[in-house]
Amino acid sequence: MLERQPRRNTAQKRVILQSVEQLGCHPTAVQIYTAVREVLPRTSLSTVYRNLGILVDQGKIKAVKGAGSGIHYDHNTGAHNHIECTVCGRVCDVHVNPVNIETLNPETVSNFIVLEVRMNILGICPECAEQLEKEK
Amino acid sequence: MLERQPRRNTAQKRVILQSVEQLGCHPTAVQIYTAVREVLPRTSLSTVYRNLGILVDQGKIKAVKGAGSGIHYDHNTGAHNHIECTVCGRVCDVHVNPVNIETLNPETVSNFIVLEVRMNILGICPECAEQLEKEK
DNA sequence: TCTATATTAGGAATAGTTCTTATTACGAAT
DNA sequence: ATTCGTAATAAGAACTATTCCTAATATAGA
Repeated sequence: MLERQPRRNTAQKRVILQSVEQLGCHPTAVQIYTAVREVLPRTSLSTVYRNLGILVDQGKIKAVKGAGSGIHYDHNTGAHNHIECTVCGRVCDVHVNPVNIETLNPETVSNFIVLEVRMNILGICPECAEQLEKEK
Repeated sequence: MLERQPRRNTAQKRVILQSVEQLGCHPTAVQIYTAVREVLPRTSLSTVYRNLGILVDQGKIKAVKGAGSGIHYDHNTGAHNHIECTVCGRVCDVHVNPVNIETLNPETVSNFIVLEVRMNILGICPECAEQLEKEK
C-alpha cells in the first residue's frame, strides 16, 4: 500500500521553485522571498521557508551551507561543489574532481560511516576583486 | 611603530582556551561555556563568545562551520578537514589528501581568487551507528 | 599601592529560521 | 457545478545562536 503524500500544486510552490531556478548563483531564502513577492505580493517568508523545505525533501533542490551565515538553495541537484566569496557571500558552482567515498580509509575518517563529501572553497569573486583593486 | 594590542591575561581567557583544548572533538560555544563555569561559575556566555573570537583572531584556535547549525571550535590550527555526525552533530578531525589550490583551473572556479579549500564530510559516528543498529 | 582602561557579567538586541493559529483554497467526490 | 475535508496559506510569535550594550570589576603598568 502506497503512502499518500498529499502535495497540492499551489501557485506559491511553483513560483518558489521557478525563482530558485532563475535567480542562479544559489539565492538565500530572503532573496527568493523578494523575487516571489514580485509575482505574488502576499506571499509570506514562512511560506517560502516551508516550501523550500518541501522541495529539498522531494529532492528537487539542495540546501547549501557555507562559511558565512544563512542557507543558500541550489537547483542543481547533481554532485558538485561550491565556491563562496568571502566578501559578498555569493555562492557559485565549481567542478573539481570529486573525492571517491570508497577510497577513504576507515581509520582516517574515525570509523564514521561516510555519507557525503562536500568541498567548500573560499575565495574572492571577480567582481569583488575588481572593487578591492579600485579602492587601493 | 608597532600597533599596541592591549591583551590582558585574564582567568576567563585562560580557562576558555584550556577548555577548547581539553574537551576534544570540537566543542560548541555552549559546551565550552558549561565547562568553563565549572571552574569559574560567574562566567557569562558573551564572555565565552568574545574570547573565542579573540583566540580565533590570534590564530590560537579555529572556528569550524559544518552542515548542522552552530559553530564548533578547534584547537588544532594545522591544515586538516572535518567529519560531522548527521545524528548527534559531533565534529571530528579527518586527514584526507588536501586539494592543492595551485592545481585548480581558473575556469573551474568561476575565476575566483581561491583562498582556502575546506572539505566537510558528513556521516554517522560509530556510537550513533551502534545505537541505530540496536533500535532496529 | 594607585590608576587608567581593558575586560567582565548580565541582559538586551539581532539575524535567521521554525512554529502556531485562524483562514483560505485545492481537488476529490458527489 | 457544488460541497467538503484538509493541505497550504499569511501573519506574526517563538526560538536558537550570536553579537551588542553598559555599568561594574580587575589587570598591568607607573
